[in-house]
Amino acid sequence: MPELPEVEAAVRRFRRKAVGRTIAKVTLLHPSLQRRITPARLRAIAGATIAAVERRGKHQLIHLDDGRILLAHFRMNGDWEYGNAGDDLQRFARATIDFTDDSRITFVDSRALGTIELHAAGTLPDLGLGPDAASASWTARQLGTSLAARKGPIKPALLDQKLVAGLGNIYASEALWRAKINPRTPCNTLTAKQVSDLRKAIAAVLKRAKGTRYTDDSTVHLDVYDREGVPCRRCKTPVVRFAQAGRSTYWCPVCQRN
DNA sequence: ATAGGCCTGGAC
DNA sequence: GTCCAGGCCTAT
Repeated sequence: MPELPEVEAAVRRFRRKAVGRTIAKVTLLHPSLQRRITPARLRAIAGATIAAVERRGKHQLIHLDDGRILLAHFRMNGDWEYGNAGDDLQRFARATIDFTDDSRITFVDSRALGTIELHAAGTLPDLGLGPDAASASWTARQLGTSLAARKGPIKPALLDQKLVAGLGNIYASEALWRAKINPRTPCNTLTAKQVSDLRKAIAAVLKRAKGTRYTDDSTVHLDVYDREGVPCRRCKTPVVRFAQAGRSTYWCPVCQRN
């Protein structure tokens, strides 16, 4: 998905539907998920109650009342769908969580790259995340310090969850466009003004996307992402696409010229 | 830094 | 068929 705003929206819905409910059964429908949790541990989830749900970067932590944690990550395509235990499985259903009140949450994920893991109480591994992109306490100054230690281009750096957690390929391009920064700029050559503009642009882009669901995709307003050849919204120059670290970058070669 | 792998679907 | 895809890990 699913970048920070979409994961945040998913977490909120999941929280509303699941907290306080008791799990009757979790079913893993796809081999890629079955490989991650043994059948015995999976069966042992029955009877646990969902205590809390939180987002860290793009990870979702589903806390059970006994301290165990279901750790979910949507990767490219995942989302939660809601229904009842008797429903027909949706296309691309990869896992179901059935509750004792017969409600059901289904993990749908067409590419099956998403993950769900179960961690025993107190055993959650380090997720390797830097400051959360949506955190108000994450400052331009902190961002500047991190960037000063890097020599590579800024755009791939924004995808590094250790630099800042939650940005993905879409909003990285969007934020750079908004801040008028060339995606090829070496991190350690950005000026203090550019770093400040970038921090503000990230906040603005995430705020605009707030509440977005992955499946509502077409309704999201984007300025450059997936707009190759389309006139830049600021200067009318056609948007250009090129690859950085194997991922598409979109930018305006005129107003992001530096 | 970059390529390949994980998976599968959709656009061409 | 071929290419591309909002993520991330591992190997080179």
